[in-house]
Amino acid sequence: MSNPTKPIIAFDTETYYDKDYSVKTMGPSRYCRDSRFECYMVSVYDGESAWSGHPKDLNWGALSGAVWLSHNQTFDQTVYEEMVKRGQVPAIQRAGWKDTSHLSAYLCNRRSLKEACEFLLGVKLTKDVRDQAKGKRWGDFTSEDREAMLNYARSDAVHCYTLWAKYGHLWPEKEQRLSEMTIEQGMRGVQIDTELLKEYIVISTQMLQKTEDLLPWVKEGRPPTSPKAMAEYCRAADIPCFPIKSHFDDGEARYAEWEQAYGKKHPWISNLSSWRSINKFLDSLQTIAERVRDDGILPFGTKYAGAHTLRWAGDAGINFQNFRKVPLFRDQQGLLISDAALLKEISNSKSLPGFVTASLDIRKLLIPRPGMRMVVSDLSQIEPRCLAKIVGDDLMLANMAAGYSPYEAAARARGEWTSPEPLKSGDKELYALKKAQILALGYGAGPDKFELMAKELAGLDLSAQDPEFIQTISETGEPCIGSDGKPILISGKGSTAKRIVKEWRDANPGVTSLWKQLDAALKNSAGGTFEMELPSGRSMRYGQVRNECRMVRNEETGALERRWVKTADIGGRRYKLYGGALVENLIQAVARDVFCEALLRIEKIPGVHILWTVHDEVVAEIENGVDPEEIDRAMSETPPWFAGCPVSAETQVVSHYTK
DNA sequence: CGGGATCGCGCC
DNA sequence: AAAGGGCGCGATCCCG
Repeated sequence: MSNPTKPIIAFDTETYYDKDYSVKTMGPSRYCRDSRFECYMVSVYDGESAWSGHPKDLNWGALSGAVWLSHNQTFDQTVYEEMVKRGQVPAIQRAGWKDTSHLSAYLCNRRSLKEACEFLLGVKLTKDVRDQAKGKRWGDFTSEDREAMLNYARSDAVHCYTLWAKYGHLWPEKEQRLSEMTIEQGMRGVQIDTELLKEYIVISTQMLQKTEDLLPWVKEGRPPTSPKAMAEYCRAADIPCFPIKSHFDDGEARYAEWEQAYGKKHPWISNLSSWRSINKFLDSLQTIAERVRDDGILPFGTKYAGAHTLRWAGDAGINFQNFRKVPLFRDQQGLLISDAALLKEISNSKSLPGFVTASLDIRKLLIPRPGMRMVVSDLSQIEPRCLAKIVGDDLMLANMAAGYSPYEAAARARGEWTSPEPLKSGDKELYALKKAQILALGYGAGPDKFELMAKELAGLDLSAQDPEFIQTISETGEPCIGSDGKPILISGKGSTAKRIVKEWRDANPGVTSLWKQLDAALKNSAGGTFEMELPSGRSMRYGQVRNECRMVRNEETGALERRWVKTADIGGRRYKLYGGALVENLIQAVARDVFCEALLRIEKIPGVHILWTVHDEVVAEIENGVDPEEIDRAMSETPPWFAGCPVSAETQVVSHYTK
């Protein structure tokens, strides 16, 4: 906990909102700058007495020098600063400001005050009073409404305070700092190239319109992506209905196949996907345009501990963690280029080919402030490095410590590559194979999934079957021997992937035994909580573990079968879990903790301002005279609690966000 | 009219 | 027995 001698005060605000004017759609900054903005109530609680009322009536001096607490600090701080700016309330010195929604997210993966209070305090809250305030200004409240609202606001402040009083000591100082940094980053914002933004909006609006004109059902007044309309058009054209991507592991491939087969004759098929991509793109642009301030700064938010691994997540309308990497390219007809061969040609050529009439790169909009430089630095293959350390794969670790990437380290550890030449240039195919294995197989993927991931991650086509594998299925030509002592014969479709998966599992007993170990430990936790302690010292918890019997349809026979599965509660929702998934959670969480240590170091470098983060990537702007190498060094350091895990980073100075 | 569920599209 | 996982948001449909 921060200095206990300092007074602690919970601080909550209530503001006007309605259907068209809300924080949810506008984000706190834009919401508070609006002419409709009105904060008609604040509530405070200092552990002894609670007060609520109009901000003009609060004894603000009493809050001076205290540590303030809010549940969703960014909102309350933005409201408070807006009132100061408007001269409605005085500027008060504080000893700190803590966000109890972050505390709760850290402790139990619950963010809202309602869920936090229910889980941590055993108190059921109702937001009825708040919901009734929709569309009402202070003058519109009846005296009864006002009384209810005052009570409601006081109780929120009390709950916020109680969360801190009971649980604040369980939130490590470092995590509190990370929470604070997250809020600072979002409120400080990023510079936007507003001229380019305008240009992009014009072009993508035209592209969307042109694309929409080619969706025949839109003329009939149907929505552009109406699944019902699409199905009707398939039926009328006498072609099979489109496959639903999420219904199959290879749904993406099935859809591509369907589009390939019928897209030529029915142009609306590819225009539909184009419409979705352009629409999403344009929506991001419009959100940026609505929220950017007159000085060209865009405030934004990211969620501290947004995932149960405690990784950050996107927040509030514009997600800084999923800006598309490949630009949208426009063709001579003014439509989106979606043909795979053309896209490949574009990416392979140094300058834009003549058939491209516009290139829209959303990342180009995010630029450093005047006089600053932007730096992008990311941890190199952090998850496989963490996995090797966790399972104690000393050979891998030694090779990585010698400077090899995990992909090359794995090849060298098995003696598959011994030349002094780098694997990446020396044997492209082996490099791709090792990359696919490292990225895909650590968390339990089977052959079918591996075949898909190998294609996606390393461009490997494993669909061809090699009759050799029937007889000689190991690298040495020896048949692999199963647990029953008999050779394992592999043949038929998917034989290549099957062989590779098996070989990898045989060569990585540390990983497979960790799957089994965690799977067994989870099973043994049935009826209680399963907990994994992480090297950094924190724990991941899975509540109310159960072994459940579920009826599952057999893919091949179509018959319903009983399957025992293990499930547990994460943040109030039930998930199916198994060894591979737990290892994945574990490694993702460990990698996040490694990244956090780097962030805390970077943040201390004078003249460096972290802008935002994307899981293993930090985007910062640096003042004149700062050496970007300092950021690279801060990123490449192994945390003291993870000695022996070689950490490496890649850092570049850029004129706009890119990767 | 709003919430829930589902699907698609982005990212690591 | 086998099984990669983690996010957010817009569009649509359905239901109360």
